[in-house]
Amino acid sequence: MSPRTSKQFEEIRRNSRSKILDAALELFATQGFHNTSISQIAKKAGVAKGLIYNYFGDDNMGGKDDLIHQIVYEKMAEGDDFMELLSQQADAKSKLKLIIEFSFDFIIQNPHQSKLMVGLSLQIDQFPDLMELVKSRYVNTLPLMESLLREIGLENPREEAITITAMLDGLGMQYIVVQDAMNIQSIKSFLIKKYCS
Amino acid sequence: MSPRTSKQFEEIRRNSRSKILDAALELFATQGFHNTSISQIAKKAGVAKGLIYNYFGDDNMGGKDDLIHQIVYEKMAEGDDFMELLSQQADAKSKLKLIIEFSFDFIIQNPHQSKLMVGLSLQIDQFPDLMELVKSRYVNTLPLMESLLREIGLENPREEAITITAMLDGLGMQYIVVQDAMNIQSIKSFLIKKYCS
Amino acid sequence: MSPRTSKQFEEIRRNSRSKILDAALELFATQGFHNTSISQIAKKAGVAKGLIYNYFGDDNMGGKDDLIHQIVYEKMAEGDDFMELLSQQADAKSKLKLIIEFSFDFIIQNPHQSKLMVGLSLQIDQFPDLMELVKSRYVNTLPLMESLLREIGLENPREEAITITAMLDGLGMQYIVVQDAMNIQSIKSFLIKKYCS
Amino acid sequence: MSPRTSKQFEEIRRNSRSKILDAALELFATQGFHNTSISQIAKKAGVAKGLIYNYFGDDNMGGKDDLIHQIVYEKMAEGDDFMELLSQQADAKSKLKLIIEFSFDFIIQNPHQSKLMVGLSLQIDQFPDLMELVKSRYVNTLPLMESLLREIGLENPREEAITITAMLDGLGMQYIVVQDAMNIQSIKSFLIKKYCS
DNA sequence: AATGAATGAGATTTCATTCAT
DNA sequence: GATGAATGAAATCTCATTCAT
Repeated sequence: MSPRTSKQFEEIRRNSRSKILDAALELFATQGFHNTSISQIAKKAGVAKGLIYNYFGDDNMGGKDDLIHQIVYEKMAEGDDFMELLSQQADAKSKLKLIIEFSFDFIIQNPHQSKLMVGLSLQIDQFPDLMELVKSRYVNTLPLMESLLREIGLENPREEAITITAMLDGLGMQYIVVQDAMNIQSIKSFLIKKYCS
Repeated sequence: MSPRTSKQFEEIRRNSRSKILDAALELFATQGFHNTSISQIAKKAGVAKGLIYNYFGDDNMGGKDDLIHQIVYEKMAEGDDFMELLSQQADAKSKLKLIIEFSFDFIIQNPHQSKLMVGLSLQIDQFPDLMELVKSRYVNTLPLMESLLREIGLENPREEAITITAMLDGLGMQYIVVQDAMNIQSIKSFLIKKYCS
Repeated sequence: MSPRTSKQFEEIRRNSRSKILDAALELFATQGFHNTSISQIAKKAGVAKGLIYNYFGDDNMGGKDDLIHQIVYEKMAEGDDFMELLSQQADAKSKLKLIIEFSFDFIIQNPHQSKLMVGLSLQIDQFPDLMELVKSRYVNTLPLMESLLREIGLENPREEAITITAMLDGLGMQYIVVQDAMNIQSIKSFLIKKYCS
Repeated sequence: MSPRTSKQFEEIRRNSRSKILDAALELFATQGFHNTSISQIAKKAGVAKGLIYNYFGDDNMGGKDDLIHQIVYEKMAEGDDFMELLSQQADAKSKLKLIIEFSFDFIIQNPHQSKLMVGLSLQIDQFPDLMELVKSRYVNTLPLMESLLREIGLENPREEAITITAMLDGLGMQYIVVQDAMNIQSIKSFLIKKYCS
């Protein structure tokens, strides 16, 4: 019975933390942040309520608030990989194709996370820290899209960029809401054909 | 003196009920349903907490649940006027123009209501009665849009209908979220020129 | 359209007051005092809530408390008629017979009032004014019963008086509780035969 | 340190639950169910209000309703021991003696519980689950009493059974109400002498 | 690191009572 | 004499958070 090594402890910690984050993400997304209790998260994660406060919450922020922040920052970081990938594409059409594909695939593969982000966007006043993240995403994406469309040769690149971006958002939202009622793959193909060929 | 006439009482009731509904709509929209308390609503409406339970809530439904239902059903009914107006338009392009204009104008003039509806759509499982309303709106709008686009002569009317609908939704959402950051009128003009001329 | 005479007003008052008292008696008896709301009473009486406060309640006592007091004092007074009648009986056996009959008949004819009195007796600490009434009834009845039984020639008139009184109370309570499950008339006959012949 | 063992938790739970039940029993009995607040119970039990909802109340039943049910079912079960004891008595007179003694002793030793049961009996419509319990007690006791009295040789065992049962109930009620005003021990002796010798 | 009993602030809800008409 | 909308204190109940082990 030797004491656990610090590596083992680290492993245990990562595991518990991850279980809690996953449970919270799903519940926040499906039920809403304010309608999800710590008890529910603990139950779904299979841990005791108290443990959540071992991992989340500090002097400035309660456990629940910290949870949603950690979820957002952790998950948002994944977006960076995409930017990396995007910069490797040679021409505008390939880049646009990648953006469209990524928009669809991300939502299909991460429905909870997508739903949560949309939900949070709507109530952004209550999570001021998140405001910056969301606005910056909007502000960064738009010029990129605009320059791609200009390269491709569209007539009103500024307005087209706005509407295409909105369309992708709108499709995502519809998928989130009615999901089973739409054939998302066929729409994806349609858009790629329309804009990237 | 003699008691008030029933007409007087009715007037008083309509007035109070309306104050409460308006306050609730704004708070639900800006703060979210589960994050808004009856106390807050009462304070904003300028009435006592208890009065809200004179008007909302019954055996099956708490005061808050009843409030959101009444808001949705009451406000949704207003959509019917639009359908009436739409049927009076002569040709497909006029109809499409009206749809686009209405989409924009409604959101601009009723930002709270729009925001609330989007928020509710995202958590539709918790308000099963509302599910029907939202899905029916989606299911009804799409075929109409498709037939208009076919009349106009677009090549893939089905897919175009889906994407245009999504685009309008997406623009609405962006307006709701970043509002001041976009010139919505110029987008509106752009879309009308693009699709209706 | 001459103004109403004071006699007419008096009549109207008596009528409204009576409707309220009757409704309150029934509801207090069946649901309990603390579990009955003024709204329920008003509804059952067919009057507006506010009217109850025209008739009941003063500086010392809220409307609800006054209601129960008035009910008790008003209804208790009816017992006096019985005492009058009792004093007219010639011999002990006739008197005893009358007591037994009255015990049964009163409960059968006034189940609500009986139920209410038993219920109040159990929580007498909360209605101190009523304590006196109940205790005095108990204290007065017992010696009377004892002297009757002594006259008749029973061996332990004191103990028999207590047990017979208790028996009548107990039968009343059983009738109140299980009502349909007992043949009260046959018990009544049995007791009269046993003690008065 | 390491968390408590489940045995320790169980012990803690039993203890807290018991404190709450005892406090509630006493308050319900002395003040009435609807006139006793959760706050009062918590204060008397020496626990926080919220804790009561850890132990009582579920989806179908509020905390207070669950409390009264648990009290009744838990305390009623104690009656079974008596039935066991009764079956061990050899002859009818011994059994009858035991019943009479138990009736008195139970009330003397458990005045709160007795009072509560009588009070609940009177408002049985509001606690439908308890109806069965009370009726079954009445229905079971009567035939037993009847057969004992027949064995002893009384002439109208059916009617005597009803009246004796009622008498015991009535005495119990009188003891509950006026308590100090009666010498209950002497009545008990009187009855045993009268019926069991 | 982990447990879950306990707390208490704050939410929802009820209802006796008041008051303008 | 009568009405019922309005109030607010107090009840019921929820849940984020703490803490002893």
